[in-house]
Amino acid sequence: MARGKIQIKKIENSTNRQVTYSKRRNGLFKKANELTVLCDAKVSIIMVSCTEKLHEYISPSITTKQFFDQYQKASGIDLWNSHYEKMQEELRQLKDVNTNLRRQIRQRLGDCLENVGFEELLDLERESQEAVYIIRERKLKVISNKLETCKKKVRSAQDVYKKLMHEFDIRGEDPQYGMIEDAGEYEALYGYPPHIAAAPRILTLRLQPNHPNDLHAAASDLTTYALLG
Amino acid sequence: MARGKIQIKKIENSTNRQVTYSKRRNGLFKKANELTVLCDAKVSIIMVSCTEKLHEYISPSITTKQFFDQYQKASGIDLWNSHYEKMQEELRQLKDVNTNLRRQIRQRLGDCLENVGFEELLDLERESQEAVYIIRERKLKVISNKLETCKKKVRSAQDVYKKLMHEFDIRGEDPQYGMIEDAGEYEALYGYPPHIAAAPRILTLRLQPNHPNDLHAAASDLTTYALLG
DNA sequence: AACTATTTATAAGA
DNA sequence: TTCTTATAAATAGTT
Repeated sequence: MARGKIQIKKIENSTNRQVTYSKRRNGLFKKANELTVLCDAKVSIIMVSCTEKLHEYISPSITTKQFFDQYQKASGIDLWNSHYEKMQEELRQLKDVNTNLRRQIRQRLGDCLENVGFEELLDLERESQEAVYIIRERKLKVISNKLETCKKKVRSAQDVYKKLMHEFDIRGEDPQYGMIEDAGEYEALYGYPPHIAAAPRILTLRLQPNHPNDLHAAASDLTTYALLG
Repeated sequence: MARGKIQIKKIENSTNRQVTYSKRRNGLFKKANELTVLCDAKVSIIMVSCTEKLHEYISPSITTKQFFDQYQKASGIDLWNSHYEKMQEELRQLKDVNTNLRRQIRQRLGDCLENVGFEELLDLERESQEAVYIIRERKLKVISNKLETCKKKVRSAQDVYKKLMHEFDIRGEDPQYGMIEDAGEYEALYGYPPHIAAAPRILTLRLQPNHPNDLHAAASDLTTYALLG
């Protein structure tokens, strides 16, 4: 556009092309900036040279990302597809694995055995039977542990009871005084104030773990113990 | 730039601003296009006017989407984060579920029972035991089905054998002729040429399903049959 | 990178 | 919006 008109077609001389690219890029960015200021607009320019070098102009007060979000919103084109196709594939595979695992579990529960081969049936049976033995063993272990704990608690309770009775004998009067003094410890141990817990028959009958949530476990525990005993 | 120099600052008259926006936008796009052609470059321009209208220029031979992908690749900026954070969360959850399912399976195999509560242990034991019964039942069903199939095959083989013997008696000479005639049907049925299959003792001994893969199943099958018989 | 002749873009007006 | 046109700005080719 100076010193002679040029044809708008690819510049064959690569040095020349590179120079022109640089000059015109600056020109373009300058114009873009003027437009931004004059018209209060937002402009994003991204350029890739034939040597794959990337240059960009972006209006101040906006990020390229915001720009793309805005573009996407306005155009309705989902630009990110290529990017999350991989993730969707991964999701699909995970879901498959999931379905498979669920099926396995159902088979181990005796469901969905229609299409299971004979060999697999044999494996399933053997594994399940072995599992029953192992689980049973584990159960007995847990029971014996709980039993041990209970025994300890009983012994401890008996000790406290004896100690109290002893104190009671020594003071010989106003029993409430001594009991209130130890109330904190008592309640922490059994969840009952001492005038209830201290009665030995009630104490042993109501003996139970501290956690309310564990009520069932304790019940089963004792039930099983009763059966075993 | 003509009929008087202007200051590069926001044009306050909105009509004027709109006109300038339009004119300069065209100019910018024209320049961008020239650059594209002259320098064999790729250019993307996206503009948002102060009235939130969107305009874009994109070099021919490339889509905006491709452009963004390329931009992202070259800039190393992950523009899609906001978009796929949700997916990543979903992925994470699926993986968790997966881990859980695997743990369940291991527990049903008797592994990892250390942190299983007593109630759960009882459930596991009961379910596994029930599963064993169901699987065993299913196994017997499969066995009886296979048995039935075997019996049918034996009967069918015996029929063919009788028919052959009958034909053999009628012809009374050159037995090879008649047998070769029926070879195709024979091999299809038993996988052995008639001169082997036709010998009744060998036939019954070697009787087995057509699928080579089923050898094991058949073996177990027959073993079980022997045990049951 | 700087110069400059010339082309191109465009501000203001119609 | 488009056209016109005087003038500012951009830039091709040169140094």
